[in-house]
Amino acid sequence: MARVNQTEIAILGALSIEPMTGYALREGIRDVLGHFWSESFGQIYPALAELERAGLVERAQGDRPGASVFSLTAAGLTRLEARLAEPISATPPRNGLLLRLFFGRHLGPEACKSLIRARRAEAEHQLAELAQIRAANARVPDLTGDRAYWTLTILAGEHGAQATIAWADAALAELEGLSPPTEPRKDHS
Amino acid sequence: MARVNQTEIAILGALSIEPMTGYALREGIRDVLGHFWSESFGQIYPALAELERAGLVERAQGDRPGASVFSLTAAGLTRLEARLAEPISATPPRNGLLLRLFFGRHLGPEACKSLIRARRAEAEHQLAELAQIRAANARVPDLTGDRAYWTLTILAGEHGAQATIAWADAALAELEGLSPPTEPRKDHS
DNA sequence: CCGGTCATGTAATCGGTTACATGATTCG
DNA sequence: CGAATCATGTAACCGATTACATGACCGG
Repeated sequence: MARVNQTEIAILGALSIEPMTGYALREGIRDVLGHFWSESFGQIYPALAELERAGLVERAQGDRPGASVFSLTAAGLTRLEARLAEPISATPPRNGLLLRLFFGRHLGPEACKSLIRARRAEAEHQLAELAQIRAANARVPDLTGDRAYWTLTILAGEHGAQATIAWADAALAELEGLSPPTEPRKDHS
Repeated sequence: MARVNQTEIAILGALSIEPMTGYALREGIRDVLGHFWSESFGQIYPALAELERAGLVERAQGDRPGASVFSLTAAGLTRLEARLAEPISATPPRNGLLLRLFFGRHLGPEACKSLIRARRAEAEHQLAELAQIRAANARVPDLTGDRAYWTLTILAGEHGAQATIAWADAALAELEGLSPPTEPRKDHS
């Protein structure tokens, strides 16, 4: 897996858009970067504490008692630029659906088809969500000059989801030929 | 991340095709499942030892001294079928390229374009590799009835790679408009 | 004989999730 | 007032990678 701490990039990047609390950071990452990134609280809070110690972010009192609003320091911005320029560490692939389909003979064609249909529905749902994100992206004023870059990630999600749908249809067609499972399941007359 | 040990599924599945050593297991997973799965030695050997203890695989003397050939037991096959039927645990998304592009304003359009071009070239290379795999899949006799299922995973890889290429072209076009970086880099004339 | 491949395994480490503990605030 | 939301953090655990240690065998 990624040798480098990419959580840092996500946090510094998010704070480069606007200062926020750890909680809001997680919400934002889930809602905005959700289709290509994720972070859990268990990562965010320790990471924020460490970034603060390193002087890359600053903690300010928030509205509510106990709430801290974090913002990027000048050093933090420099660090973000450096981290973004690092080579991308590719995550080793781990696709649970394809693993099951590869050994699909032991599942039978019908079970495989329903896995594929579920994946197709998921992609359809993703597409609908991306349309929402796309609309939101077009709506807000582009104060920071980020919009074009955000569009790239939306495009990626859309292309991926469309490819998944096309694949699912081709895969279902491919399985049409296989009526009787190689190993008939639960058919001990 | 996946709560369940999916390494077990990969190992049991591979051994359901033919018995082999831990080393061959890793080679096979890299070469055959490479475009959607990966395992390292540090996972495989401990996992094999545990599967042996649980009576799901059997160890036999291999050709060379010190080499063990593992094969699936009846209990192992039953376990494989059960594991395959489990719900798929989705891996939380973590796409390093999209993360960088989302914060691409800090990188500038040119750096982003070259990241995208690199990804495009990678997808093109993947497509070539998949053609090899597809040819190999068509060549070997389909003794076990696995071929149709294997085709599904190849199809998935091809659709994904093609989508990546199409996205890359759209993304490059999208970035064409942005000539001057929002933050001009190294241009302190 | 030497380097590459086949082969097995362990130790250190890490990135990340989950669950838990805690408490203030807001809203119906 | 009670439930949902906002908010911060810690501890346990685990899946996984990397690096290391070891050694036999094969081909040139």
